[in-house]
Amino acid sequence: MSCHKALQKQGYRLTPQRMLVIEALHGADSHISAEEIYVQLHRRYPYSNISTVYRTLELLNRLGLVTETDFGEGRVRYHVAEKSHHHHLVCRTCGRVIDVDESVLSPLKDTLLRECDFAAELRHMAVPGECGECRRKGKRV
Amino acid sequence: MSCHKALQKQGYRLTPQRMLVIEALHGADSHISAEEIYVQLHRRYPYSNISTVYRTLELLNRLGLVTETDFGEGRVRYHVAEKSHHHHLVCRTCGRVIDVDESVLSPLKDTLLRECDFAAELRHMAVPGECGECRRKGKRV
DNA sequence: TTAAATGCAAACGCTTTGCAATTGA
DNA sequence: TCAATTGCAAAGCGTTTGCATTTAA
Repeated sequence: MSCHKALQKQGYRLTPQRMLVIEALHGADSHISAEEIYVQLHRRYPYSNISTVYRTLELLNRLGLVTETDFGEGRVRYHVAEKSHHHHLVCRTCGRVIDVDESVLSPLKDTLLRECDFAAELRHMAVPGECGECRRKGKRV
Repeated sequence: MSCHKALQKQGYRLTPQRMLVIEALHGADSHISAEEIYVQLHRRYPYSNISTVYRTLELLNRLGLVTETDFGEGRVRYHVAEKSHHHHLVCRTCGRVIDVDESVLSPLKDTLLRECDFAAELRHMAVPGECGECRRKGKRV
């Protein structure tokens, strides 16, 4: 189901601002920040405000339509939930981000549910560590 | 090796402020925030400053003596690295934190190293999700 | 003696909020 | 019509920074 329909169905208004935020999220080839969404929104709607972006993202996240991922940049990045749930290995030496399929974390998910009765929500996890290249270079400060 | 010795060994000065920050970290029964450390420091050293706490934590983290964990509270919490590396299941409905042993994540660590050539640093991961109790109550908004 | 570390105050960056004005349903 | 939503401006919050002063080694 599209974000638009999901919003309407639950009684939320479909404002132009919200539609443009959703459009920016869908158009992004990768995870996008609130600021980046605002730039796009502002281009088409000059009187719009970044607080609207934050309020919309908070709503979409609450409804499970977007996921938040913290890549350790001091800000959160957003991604539409219906897209694939890959994960990210973030090298803390060179900053490179390696994408891995959701399936890599599903054994963990199963273990946590079975052993801890905990339903982990592992969408777009950012896993810190060091990539092979940096490890071999021994660049680590 | 103690934090004190590690600092000295690498040529960093052992100031009273740093010693008190380290003491607060060791004395904490759980993960502690910069603010909480500062309160303790300030009690004993009224003219101390929170920027010193941040600078000390940044140093200790860089040297691998403490770990940072983000429990999704909008601030990072610190823990001395030499203590056990357990992980945390954070229920996003009731906020409860379930601690699990490091070993739960080691299969994942092995997989990432083998399949992705990536050395994950999984100390004090905070895994979001929902605990069994909340799931059964269906409290989810 | 002197580079490293601190205290202070101010700024920073992201995010949230109160409130009056606007608007989708 | 009218509650939901927005724009605006200001504040909130954790964190960082420039700089003069102090201090551990």
